[in-house]
Amino acid sequence: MNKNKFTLKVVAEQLGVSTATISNAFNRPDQLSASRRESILSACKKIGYHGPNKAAQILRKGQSNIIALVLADNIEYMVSDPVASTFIQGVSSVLHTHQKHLLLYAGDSVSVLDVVDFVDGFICYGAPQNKKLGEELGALSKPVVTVDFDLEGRPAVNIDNEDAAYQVARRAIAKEDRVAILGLRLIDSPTTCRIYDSPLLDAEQAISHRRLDGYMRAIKECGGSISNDWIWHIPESGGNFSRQAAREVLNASQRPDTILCMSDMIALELLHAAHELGIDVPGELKITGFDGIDEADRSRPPLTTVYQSSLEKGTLAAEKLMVGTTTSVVLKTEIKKGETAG
Amino acid sequence: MNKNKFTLKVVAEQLGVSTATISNAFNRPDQLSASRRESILSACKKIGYHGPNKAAQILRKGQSNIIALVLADNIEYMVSDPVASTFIQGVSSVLHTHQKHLLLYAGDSVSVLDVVDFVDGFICYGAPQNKKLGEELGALSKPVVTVDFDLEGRPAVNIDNEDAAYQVARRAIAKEDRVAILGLRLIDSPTTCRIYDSPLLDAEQAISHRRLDGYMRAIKECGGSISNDWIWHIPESGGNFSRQAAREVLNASQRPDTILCMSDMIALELLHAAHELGIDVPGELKITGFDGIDEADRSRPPLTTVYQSSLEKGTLAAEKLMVGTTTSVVLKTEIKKGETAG
DNA sequence: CTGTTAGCGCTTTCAT
DNA sequence: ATGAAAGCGCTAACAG
Repeated sequence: MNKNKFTLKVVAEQLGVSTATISNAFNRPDQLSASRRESILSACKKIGYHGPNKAAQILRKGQSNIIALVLADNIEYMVSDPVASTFIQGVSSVLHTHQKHLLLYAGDSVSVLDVVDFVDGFICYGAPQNKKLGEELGALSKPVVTVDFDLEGRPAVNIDNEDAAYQVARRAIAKEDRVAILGLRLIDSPTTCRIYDSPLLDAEQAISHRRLDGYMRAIKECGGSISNDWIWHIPESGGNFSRQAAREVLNASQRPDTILCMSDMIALELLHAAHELGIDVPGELKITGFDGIDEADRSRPPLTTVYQSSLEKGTLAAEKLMVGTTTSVVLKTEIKKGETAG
Repeated sequence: MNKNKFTLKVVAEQLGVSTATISNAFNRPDQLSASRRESILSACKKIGYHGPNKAAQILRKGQSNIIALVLADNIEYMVSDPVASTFIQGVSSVLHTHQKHLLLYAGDSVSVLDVVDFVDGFICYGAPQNKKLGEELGALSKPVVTVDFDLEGRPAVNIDNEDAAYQVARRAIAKEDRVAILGLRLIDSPTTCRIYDSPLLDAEQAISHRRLDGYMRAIKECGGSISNDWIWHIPESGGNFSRQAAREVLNASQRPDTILCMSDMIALELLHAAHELGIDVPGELKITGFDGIDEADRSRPPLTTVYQSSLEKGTLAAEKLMVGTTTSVVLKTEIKKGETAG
C-alpha cells in the first residue's frame, strides 16, 4: 500500500540535480550522457520513484497514448458480437505494439467531448447510434478513423457492401423465387418487425442499406421483385431478435424460397429454426448470410455467405491512426459457397 | 475541424467574470445562483466552450473517471472468449451507469505503473500472466478489486472452484472409470501437452488448480486414481489447442470412460471430435465442462457442466469498486445436468 | 551537457 | 456569492 508520493522536483532535490535532468533521463536519453542517465535512473529506482506522473504528462504534452474505440452501440452488445470482437482484437493488437492504451467508448453515450481532452485519437466502428457523436467526431481537431461508414474528410476503412450483398444474393436466387430479407438495423425501432413503409434510416449511416441495394439489384436481375412486407428489420444480431424474425418468416403463408440475411448470426438462427420446423435447407429453402464468421463454417450445412476480414479492418484502422494516413481503403470480400444456397 | 482553443481563463475574461465562477458553474452548482449559472452556461455554449479541459481536471483533481480492466492475458484472446466477454459486459454496464470510462489493459503488459497515474481504480480479471503486475497491484494506493484470484488485503469476487469441479466430476465418474482431465493453464507452456511431471503453476495463481483438486477428490471418492499422463495442459480455450488435446485423448489406446474438461469451450471441442470419430456420448464416453456458456446448452447432446454467472461477477466487481467495499464474496455455482455424463 | 523558468488548464481555499 | 492567487507535476525553451 505504499506508492510513494515522490515528485520530479523532490527527487531532483534529493539527488542534487535539476528537475530538467531527471525529466531528460526519463524522456530524452539524447540529452545527457549514458552513464549519468544510468546512475540517475538507478538512483530513482532505489528510492522508489518510477518516473514522471502520467497525468501531469498528459496535460503538459497534450498526449496520453490513449486511443478511444467508439463502438456503434453499447459496449455490452459489441463485446459479445463475434464480428465486433474480432475487430477489437485487430485494433488492440496493433495498439499494443505501439504502446497505446485502448479505451472502449459506447456509441450510445452523450458526447465524445468528455474524453476528447485526454485521448490521442478515435477509431469509430460503425456509425454511432447517437448521431450527435458523428457530428462531433467530424469537427474534432484530433485524428479520427472511421470503419464501415464515412465521415467527411476522415480516412475510412470499408468494404463494398452493395457488391458483396449482390454477389451472395445472386448465388442463391433463382428465377421465379419468392425472396425475403432479414435485415439489420434498417429502421429506427427497438423491436423485430417487417419494415412495411417505415422510413429507412439515413442511407449514409447504414451499411445495411448498401446491402439492401445489392440484394435489390440481384432480385431485379433475376426478374423478381420484393415488397416491404417481406423485409424484416432486426435491431441487433444477438438475443432473441433474430429468432423472432426467423419464426415469423418461416411461419408466413407462402413461405419464401430464398431468404437473404444481413448477418451470419441471423442466418444461423434462421437455419436453426428451419431445422426445428423440419424444413430442408437448401432443398425447400435457400439461405445466405453475411460476415463469414467461424461458426458459419461449422454449421450443418455450412452457410453460404460472404466473408469479410474484421481482423484486418481492425488492424488497418489502427495502423491508419498510428501512421496518420489520410486515405481511405475498401477491403475485398469473398464469397463462401457453403451449402445453404442450392 | 474547429474545436476552439478556449480555456477557462479566456472565457472568464470574455464574460467578464472570474475563473472560479466559470469553474463553479460547471462543477459546483451550489456555489452560485441558479440564474447566474444558467446564464454563464448558455454563454459558454454560445461561444463554443464545452467545459473545463479534462486533462487538466485529471491532474488537478487526481480523478479521471477511468477504470482499468486488467485482463489475465492479451486483449485479443480475452475479447473472443465467451466467458471473458460476458464478464466485460457486466463490468461495462455498471461503469456506464456511473459515468466511468473503461480502459482495457492486457495482463501481459510490462507494468501497470504506466496507467496508474491516470486511472481511478483497477478491476483485475484473473491473475495477470505477468506476475509482476500482481505485485504492483497489491502495493498500489488506488482501489483494486480482483476476480477469480486473491490479492492480500483487496476485495475479491470468486467462486468455489474446488467444490464446483468436485460436484460436476462426481456426477460423471462411476466406479472403475478410467478418467482423463483436459486442463486449462496448468503448467507454463505455450502448447497443448500432457503435464507428466512438469511443475504446476503457482497454486495461488491458478483457479485451474482448485478445479484440479476438486476433480481429484471426486476421483478418489470413486475409488479411482489418475496419473499425470492422463492430464492435459491447454494454454487457452480457443484456437486449435483444444482440438489437439481432444484428438490426443480420444486416439489414445485405452480411451478414458470419462473426460473432465476445465472449460465448456474445451468440452465442446471434445464433443465435436468424438462425434467425428463416431464415439457415442454419453454411451461410450462421458464428458463434463465448466462455465455454463450458452453454447453448451445448444450442443447436441447438451453439455453436463457447471454454471457460473460471469455477468454477475462483472457487475459485482464493478460495484465493489464504485462503492469502495472492502469485503470479498464467493458466488454460487450451479450444476447443469445436460446429457453428456450418463 | 545542465539549470532556471514559464506555463499546460484547472480547482480551491481564503478573503472579500 | 464572488474574486485573487497558489499550486497539481511536469516539459521545453532558453540561457549558461
